[in-house]
Amino acid sequence: MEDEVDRLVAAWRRERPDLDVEPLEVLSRVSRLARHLDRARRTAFAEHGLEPWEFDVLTALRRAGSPYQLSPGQLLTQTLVTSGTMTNRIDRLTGKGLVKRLPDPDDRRGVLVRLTDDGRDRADQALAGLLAHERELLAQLSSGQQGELAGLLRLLVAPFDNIPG
Amino acid sequence: MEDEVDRLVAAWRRERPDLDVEPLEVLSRVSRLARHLDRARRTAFAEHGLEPWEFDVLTALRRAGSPYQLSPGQLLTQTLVTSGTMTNRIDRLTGKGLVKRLPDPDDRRGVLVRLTDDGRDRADQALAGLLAHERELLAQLSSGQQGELAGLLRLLVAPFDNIPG
DNA sequence: CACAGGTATCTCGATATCAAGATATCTCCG
DNA sequence: CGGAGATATCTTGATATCGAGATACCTGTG
Repeated sequence: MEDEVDRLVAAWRRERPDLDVEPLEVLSRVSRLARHLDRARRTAFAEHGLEPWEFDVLTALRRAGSPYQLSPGQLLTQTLVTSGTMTNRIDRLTGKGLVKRLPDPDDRRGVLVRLTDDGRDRADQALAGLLAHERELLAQLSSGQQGELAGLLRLLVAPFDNIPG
Repeated sequence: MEDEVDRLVAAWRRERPDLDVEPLEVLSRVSRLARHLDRARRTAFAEHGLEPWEFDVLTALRRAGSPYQLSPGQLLTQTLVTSGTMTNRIDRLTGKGLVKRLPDPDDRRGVLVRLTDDGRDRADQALAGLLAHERELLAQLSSGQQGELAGLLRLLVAPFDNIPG
């Protein structure tokens, strides 16, 4: 089936036949799919009264394992936002009673953000809901295709995640 | 090479061994890669004095071919933003002299957004710059792998692009 | 032990985005 | 032809994000 990127690439080939627009076949699809996913996630989380950004922070803490705490800096690298944004997110989640800030006993500059019991429950519920939705989206692909896709994407993401950028 | 999603998935398997988190192997990579791409595009466009959102609008018009005009509604479906956002974008691009608004002769509710000569030149320059950057990112993959990746992504995006969402 | 440079977090101002609703116009059915 | 409902765009108010800079603290060197 054709998608919007097929139309986009065809248009460039017509308008700029001198250019090689092959990279767009991959990267424009990544960007557009991510945008669609954002929207889908927003509605999926609404069932649990969470925003996507709340989910990102809460689940990062949940994954850390008991006692469910990380520094703001560690949260930055996982969520790919700036420090100002993270401060703001922690403030709001604290206001909702889903996390709390504790002083870092080993570094007086530092802070530890810890999930509350309520925050942990919300994260667990929202994760289960998200996975159900995502499984539906991926029903287009066989299990083998999913593995292949994941492997190819890893090749592209790894440089960003490992060489600090 | 390992990436952040490998670590994320391993953490879930440790913390929630009862859940099947396989979907994250694909979809979390898509979201994270898109986020990295956004940042990379931001710096790539800065060389040409453009923001990513400006690029998105200008190139949509450029692709439309002479006389380089589309309705705001057509721009919405291509850029995946809301109507309020698009109104705002058109206002600002008009202020910079890169597009102008014309009344639609066939529909008095409607408007046509047309690229100025300056806007067309900026779009062409920025596109060339973007493609150069993107080719570097894709150097990780053989030509065959790129085609495979594009095909798998198309399967996931097509439902969004065709069934109105 | 002092100091220079690095690091962790927060503050602040500007701005882009969204959601919901308002307005004007079109379309089509009876 | 008239009116209901659909459509196109814009308006408004709230909010999340970013970038740059400020502050406090740590660390290694001499």
